[in-house]
Amino acid sequence: MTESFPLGPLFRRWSRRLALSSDDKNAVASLEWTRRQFQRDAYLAREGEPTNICTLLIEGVAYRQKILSDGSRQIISFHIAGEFLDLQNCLLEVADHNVQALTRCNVAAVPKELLLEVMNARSAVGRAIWLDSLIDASVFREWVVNVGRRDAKQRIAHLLCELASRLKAAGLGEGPMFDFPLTQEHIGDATGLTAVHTNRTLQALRRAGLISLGASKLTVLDWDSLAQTGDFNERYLHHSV
Amino acid sequence: MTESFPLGPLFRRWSRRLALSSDDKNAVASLEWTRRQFQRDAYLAREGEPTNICTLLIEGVAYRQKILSDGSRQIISFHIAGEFLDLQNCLLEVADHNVQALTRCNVAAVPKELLLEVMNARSAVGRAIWLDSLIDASVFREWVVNVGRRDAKQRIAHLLCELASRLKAAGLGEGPMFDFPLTQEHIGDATGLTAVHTNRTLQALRRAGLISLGASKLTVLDWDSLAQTGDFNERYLHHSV
DNA sequence: CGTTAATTTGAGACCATTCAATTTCGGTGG
DNA sequence: CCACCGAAATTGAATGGTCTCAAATTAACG
Repeated sequence: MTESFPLGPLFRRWSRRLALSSDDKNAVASLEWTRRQFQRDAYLAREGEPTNICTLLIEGVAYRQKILSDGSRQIISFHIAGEFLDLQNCLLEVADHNVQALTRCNVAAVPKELLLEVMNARSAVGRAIWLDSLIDASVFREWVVNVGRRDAKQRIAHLLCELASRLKAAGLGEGPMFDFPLTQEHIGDATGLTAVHTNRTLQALRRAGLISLGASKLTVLDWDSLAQTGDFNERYLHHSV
Repeated sequence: MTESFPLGPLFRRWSRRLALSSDDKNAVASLEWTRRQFQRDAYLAREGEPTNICTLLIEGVAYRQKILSDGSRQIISFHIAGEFLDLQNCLLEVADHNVQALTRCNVAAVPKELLLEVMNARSAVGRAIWLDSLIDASVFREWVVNVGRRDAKQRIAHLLCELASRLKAAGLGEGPMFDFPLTQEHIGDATGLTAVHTNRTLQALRRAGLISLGASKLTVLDWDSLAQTGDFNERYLHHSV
């Protein structure tokens, strides 16, 4: 299914927010996409490298991160099927962060010049792609707030709410239960905490009956309490426009 | 001067990164810009409000922030003359954060639809504006890293490096000395620290001979040491493409 | 020159880190 | 199917960076 029409998740996501004609979709679909596979933990892009292509995630989970001079890592965002991993490549010549596969990843890449051409030729596509990058930025802003002003329990609750909300919007997951391949170290690196403290905080969330997490499955047992704990308001995700 | 040609700083900034024809500039300059003044601390935009216009900062310093449910504030970015404050308004219907004047601000606003039209009609303008929003996002990413993985001294050193670097690129400041209207509370809210700890950390930076700060003036006394202290690498600012 | 904002100082409490060591889990080969 | 392995999760105790809450001092402004 994803093999026969790998752009499905992208078009479904776009159509939630704006209207695209079939000509628009065809223009995107007929680009020269190059398919590639990446193993778990593999780097899809590295900071400092020149940018040539834009990458769409077809299957799997990936994340963006920066490594500091002392070796510590900060994760900047997580991405699921149907999302671009590096739209900024279109206009920036050098990558300013790393992109890494969290699970095995299946991607489709296109030369950035070709994507720019389609954006130019079909303004609806141009808007869809700009919108994607604007929503990325909105999520970054919320993450600044999350790591800047929330304590450990709030940060993790907020992150779990975001991921659950996005997975649900993408049609993934069954009810309150989601595939959840992140390790506690990923969660810690995304929230600015250590893996140890992440572990203790997750236990507190479990004890409070808010979530069940394990075996690569996340279940949100009490959405309202989890959202309240994490001070979560999904406005910044701009699920509809 | 800014009164006679208020778009000067914008065009100078754009021309550092890409080439715009005079037709491109004229198209932007002949938009129906509405000039407004805001007093210190005034809100230019509020989270939750519908978006109608895009705002260009002509003079002064402004910042974006979010207020949490417990009343604490996280500053998300600072902006100087020649920068847009809310480009995301073009495609997002509801503001997801607040914009506030740090000093008295002089702005020029334009209906978002008109800006979108120019972007569509003149692809170079479209790219300049998309590029602006992509660099905004790059700065947000770096701020996630800053508040997520650096300690107090590093965070503040990094913030001061960023501001000094951007002010210098904009042609503001004389050598290592810059107008610096931020209070310690602003610095704390931008770095995820309390004003008290910001104060103590600034004293440490002064004692170490890295900066001189006071009377609304920042002087970077030892750029290399300050940059090293803050783990600062200006790549993410994308000063040239 | 008075009044408010901003900065500075002190001491105690707390949240998160550090550094190990241990246990559990998921996958692999015998 | 069980033994084994490395990765991930868990636990403990001590340390430390940052916060909290005041109060005092200094600077900015009309």
